Amino acid sequence: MTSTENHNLENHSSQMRKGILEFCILLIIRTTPGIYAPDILRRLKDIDMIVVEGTIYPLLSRLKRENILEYSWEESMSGPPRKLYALTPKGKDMLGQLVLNWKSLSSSITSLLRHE
Amino acid sequence: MTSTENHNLENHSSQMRKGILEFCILLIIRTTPGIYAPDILRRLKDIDMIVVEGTIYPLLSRLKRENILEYSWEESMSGPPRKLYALTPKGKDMLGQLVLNWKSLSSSITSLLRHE
DNA sequence: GCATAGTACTTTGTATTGCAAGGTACTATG
DNA sequence: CATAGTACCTTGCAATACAAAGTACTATGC
Repeated sequence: MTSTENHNLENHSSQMRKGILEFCILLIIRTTPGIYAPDILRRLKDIDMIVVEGTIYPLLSRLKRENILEYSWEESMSGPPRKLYALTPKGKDMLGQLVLNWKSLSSSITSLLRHE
Repeated sequence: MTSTENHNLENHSSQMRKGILEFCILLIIRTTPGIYAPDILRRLKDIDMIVVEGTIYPLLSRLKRENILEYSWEESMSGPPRKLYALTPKGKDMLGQLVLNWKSLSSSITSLLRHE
């Protein structure tokens, strides 16, 4: 495999994630309110979504700025304080809508897959 | 609803599509080899994926350049000639991989949704 | 007290993607 | 020849994900 082809494959894999990433993060936070960034990264890794800090921190900041997420501080025994994230009411509404979008998209793709 | 909030909603809806778009286009072409761009746009619209020309033409060109798609020309009675797209063998391999990725992602999200 | 390592969060620069808007070129119609 | 319809392409912009480097807090070893 050439380095170009390798780059293409990585590129396509990462493209598949785009947009879905934010959706997954919101789902994880809804499932586990009070979670902090490193644990979100671990949960994403568990579902084969490798994401790095430089991706997730600006995303969490933006969602906070947009009043979709809120956080509280927690002192840590082993390092700097942690930001514990939870959905705001607006975030819950938005996630509800995203879930509907996901189900619609997922069902359309399933129907395209039926032609395999 | 303020214009800012409206912008956010549109933004989030469009983000949900990112990356999935290429996957859907490849699925559509596999289902209907010899399809041309305006018909791909119509099929995307049918599954609630509104996409514009300025998005799809550069994407198709890139996939051609990467040897994932190929096309042949067809004369048209009612305008300029059309590019009829089909998957190359490499494109079929890649789509097969993307389908596996999709199934894995989809099953992970389904499991996150179970906590609703 | 001070250097080191580990943890948590942040910032900067770059590449890629999708979109809006506008452009080129072909055909049919009046 | 002008207009409308169709098909394809290009340009400039905003948003996202990443790599890499930076800041700041705590615990440990000396």
